[in-house]
Amino acid sequence: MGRAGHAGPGPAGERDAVATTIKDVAAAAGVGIATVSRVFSGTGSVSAATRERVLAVAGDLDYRPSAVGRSLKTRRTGGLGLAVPDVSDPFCAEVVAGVLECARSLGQHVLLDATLGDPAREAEIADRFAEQRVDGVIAMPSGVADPWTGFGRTGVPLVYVGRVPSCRSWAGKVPAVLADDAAGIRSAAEYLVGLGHRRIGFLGAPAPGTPPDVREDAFRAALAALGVPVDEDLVARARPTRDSAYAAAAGLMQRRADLTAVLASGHLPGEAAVLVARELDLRVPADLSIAMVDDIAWAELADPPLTAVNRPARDLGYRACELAARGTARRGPAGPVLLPTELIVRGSCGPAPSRRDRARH
Amino acid sequence: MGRAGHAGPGPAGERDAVATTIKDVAAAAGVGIATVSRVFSGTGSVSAATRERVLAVAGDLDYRPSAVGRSLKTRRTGGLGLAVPDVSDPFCAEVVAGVLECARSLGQHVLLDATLGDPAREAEIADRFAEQRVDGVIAMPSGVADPWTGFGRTGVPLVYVGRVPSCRSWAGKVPAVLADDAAGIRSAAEYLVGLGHRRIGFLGAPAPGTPPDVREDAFRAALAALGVPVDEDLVARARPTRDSAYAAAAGLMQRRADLTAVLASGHLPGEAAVLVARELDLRVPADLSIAMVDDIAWAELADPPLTAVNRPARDLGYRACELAARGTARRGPAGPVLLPTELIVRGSCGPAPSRRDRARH
DNA sequence: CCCTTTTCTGGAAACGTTTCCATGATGTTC
DNA sequence: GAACATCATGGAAACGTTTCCAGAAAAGGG
Repeated sequence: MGRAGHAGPGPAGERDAVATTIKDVAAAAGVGIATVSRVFSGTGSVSAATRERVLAVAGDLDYRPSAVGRSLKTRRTGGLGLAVPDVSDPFCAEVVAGVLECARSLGQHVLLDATLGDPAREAEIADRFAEQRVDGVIAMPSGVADPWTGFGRTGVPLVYVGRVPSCRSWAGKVPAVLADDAAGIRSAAEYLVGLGHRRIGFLGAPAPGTPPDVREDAFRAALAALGVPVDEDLVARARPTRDSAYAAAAGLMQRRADLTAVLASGHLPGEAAVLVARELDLRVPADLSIAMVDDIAWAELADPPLTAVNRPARDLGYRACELAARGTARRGPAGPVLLPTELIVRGSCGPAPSRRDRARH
Repeated sequence: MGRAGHAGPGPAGERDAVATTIKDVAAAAGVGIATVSRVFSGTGSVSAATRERVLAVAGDLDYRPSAVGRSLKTRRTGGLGLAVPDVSDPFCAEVVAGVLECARSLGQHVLLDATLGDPAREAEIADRFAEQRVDGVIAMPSGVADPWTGFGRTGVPLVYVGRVPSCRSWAGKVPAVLADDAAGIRSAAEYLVGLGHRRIGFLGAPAPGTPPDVREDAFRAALAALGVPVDEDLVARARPTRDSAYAAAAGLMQRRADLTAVLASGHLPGEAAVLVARELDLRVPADLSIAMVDDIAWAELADPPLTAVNRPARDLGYRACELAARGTARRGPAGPVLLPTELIVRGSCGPAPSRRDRARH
């Protein structure tokens, strides 16, 4: 009541403004709605004079074609669903940025949601995307289970980015854009071994399912290839939270005071390693070398700056979006796209201290 | 042609699967579409038996109501538009996370896009949101101009978050959720002055429009209130990019070797200050104290850990989303919501070095 | 057992587009 | 100048929902 009764002196009629539709424009311009549609969708032919008039009228009426009406008819919404575990994680954020960039260049828009690593939430989000009839889905799966495959079946292109579900059922049936994590870990491991390190701690992801995680595998393989025995006691695992990472790092580094280097499989364990080293009064890199995966902003700000394996997060997002939007996704299995990583050497790794050096300190 | 001719042995009919509609369900369940609609929308009354049957059939057919059809009829899409300058900026990312959290709890979804500080892009995004008929818009405006106000006029709730356009035309007509930047800056300034600092550098934002920026004003006001003369030469400005921030910081700190503290108005200038101090071989905090606005992850990782003013980014996003979704936004002017900041004291600020100390070094 | 109320149900009309089709008006070609 | 191709245009039928309305069935009251 309040609103309706009060509509008097508003400057430009605006109260509960119902958006102007194609009919209004047609009426005002004295043409049929089909003509207005043709003007705005660019299809068909319209005489220059008519086009002018329609555009003018549309401008006056502040007409904007409704994507809802259009989508209903054309069966394309122009939207892409994007689900990542956590938008405030720098890696995820960069992936999102890449997707946005590509989506924009393709004229698509993006529905974003965060899974927070919760399978239930993941399923809800997938449901919502389906209901919204997105044209494609890009997902960074967080866990083992996989609520996403439904899309493939309904003909909506689905692309994994940055990670694939760890359940075996996946088997490359869904296209994916990944960083070459194995190569990244290998390069870091080789670098550390090259500096003389033999007792290298590894801070990895938990392995809830059967397969122990790509990076952990890669770490073992790299050491083995270099003839360095793998000490299982030096492999620690943590969930992707600050607390869990810190606990794992602290546990490992206190238990094994003899290790000379730590390789963190992500920026969270990397951060934890730095903090624990500081807590334990270890000088980096004199007492302990630290390297991590993910070359994020603070790597350069830490003191000393951290040696890191860069994953091309932005490109991952961009490429994934291309696949999802183009629908190229559906052509054959094709296997995952692997993007190269790069070892960025900074000051956090040094030669392995000899036993005497360590004892003296 | 290829596709149509080849549809033979697919396992479960899936080829170019047209989504099942309410009609299919109605037909298969032997009821009218109105009944199916009632079952799914929860409105009206349906006998238990019928509901069962409909749900069963819908399950078999993997039916999902189309949000497009629904939106057309109900004139609500359930979507919120969110535009931020850069998703990979930690502050923005946190705001986005807050919005997502709130949106989820309200059953809305989020269309995200990045403006990159480009007014043209901002306008395009606003256009797209309008076309998509979002139910509300949340914008972190980047510049002076303001492509957003159009929404207010069309009855779509619009809320600014984190920042308001610097053009004067704004005048509080649009609701906003902001951090109390002035108070934040003041607390940091008071803290530094309390430590004995008198020559404090300020790294701020550029002032392209008339008003010089809230934080810069607050800085001046705080110093004045404490009886410290403001030296205009100590106020440097930069655009919100790494390069610009670095240049500004380097310029200021080289030009004025006598300054004893730097207050950075954001994490980018903060980062720049840390790097320049390192470059110039200044010990923090012995030679130079550094404090910044934005308590982001690396503040704790820097060495020494950085004293920072925390802005409740996540809450900003959450509150803004509430306003935008609830439409509470439209009730009166109400002025911006100000959320409190907090000074997090860490190790990067110390007592001002006496002149002798500095000379000796 | 009839009348009234309540509960269920289906038909049909929107909602704002696109697009097929038919029609009339122009141009073009010999 | 007749036959024909081309262009410009409007009417109408989708697209997948919700929701009003009216009718049918069930329930309740005397």
